[in-house]
Amino acid sequence: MTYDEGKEALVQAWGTLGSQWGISRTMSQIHILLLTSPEPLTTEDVMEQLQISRGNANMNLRDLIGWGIIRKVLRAGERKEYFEAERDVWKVAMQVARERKRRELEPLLAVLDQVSTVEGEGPEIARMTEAVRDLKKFANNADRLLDTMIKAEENWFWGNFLKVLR
Amino acid sequence: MTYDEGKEALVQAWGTLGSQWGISRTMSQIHILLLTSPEPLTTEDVMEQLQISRGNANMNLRDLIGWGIIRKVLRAGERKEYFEAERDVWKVAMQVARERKRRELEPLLAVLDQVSTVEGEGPEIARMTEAVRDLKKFANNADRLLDTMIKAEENWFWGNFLKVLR
DNA sequence: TTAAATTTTCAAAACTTTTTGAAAATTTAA
DNA sequence: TTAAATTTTCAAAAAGTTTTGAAAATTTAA
Repeated sequence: MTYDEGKEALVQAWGTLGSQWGISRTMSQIHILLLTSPEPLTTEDVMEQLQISRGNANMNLRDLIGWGIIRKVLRAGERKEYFEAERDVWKVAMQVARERKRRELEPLLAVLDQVSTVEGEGPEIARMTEAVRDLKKFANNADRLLDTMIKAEENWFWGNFLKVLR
Repeated sequence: MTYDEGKEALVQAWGTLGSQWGISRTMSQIHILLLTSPEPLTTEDVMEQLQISRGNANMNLRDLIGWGIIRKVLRAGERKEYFEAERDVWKVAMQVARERKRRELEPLLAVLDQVSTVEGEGPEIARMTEAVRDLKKFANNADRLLDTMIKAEENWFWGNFLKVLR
């Protein structure tokens, strides 16, 4: 396999994986492009390498910054903005976990709290209440587990335990 | 909040959450409908409650069975098929993890192995090789961590540790 | 068998998401 | 200032995904 074939395969595979997890194909592809680039890239570079429009490149680069997994790099004497990816895969995973928790888990918990105020009798209500209680328990545990992992770097036990995994 | 409002809110919230994770809205909605139903439901019930077509209901029920998170229930003397959801939320999560691992992590690892055979010199190849090595390390760890959790029930340490989370 | 009940299939339609590209806005060098 | 370079916006178009609904296939009761 040549370098170009390898790069193409990575961009494809990462784009596919992303879209299966609700991240747009292009966003994932820009991410792996930056992750495997030895130098920061400009919007133009990204447009050219992925053959996408300026608007698309710009929008997805901004979104990636919003997720906190790439950053702008300013170069002295250069007008253009360069972008580079966070290289620590563990940090990227934790950053994504943190964002998804905030954007998804927290709204879900709010709905579950709302729904648990339903009152009344009968098997329908009993079953719904039970299901909501279980989902809340699970969501709260996931929430806490994520917090623990996110804070692992500041935490001796988990910090050392998780080092094994990195 | 009334029972009907609660049910509606749950169906909406679960559908939205699912679609953010690459699971179709309808599939998630059928899942929560079965999860909160005191009795198994037929295809007709699902069609009526979610106001969807027969084809749609049938296809998504089959997919949910494929994910291993709902099952057919046959009732003596009844011709129709009934469906019920797995009630243990932890089991559902592990089942989804197992399937996603098989469907996504394993293909990704295959691509990474392929790409790591790229040879040559220069900063591009060096960076790509490095990135691929890190991704492999991460994917393998995620793979093993999932295996550990999936097997938690057969494993004393994790079994006891994880009981706290359930 | 036959035929009624039920489930499955799949091409076309509806809907959703992503992308384009050109115009507007912003930034900075001179 | 002015104007060139660069980034951002956004309506329309393209692409992708999901849904419909009617026909075909399958199952089972009689």
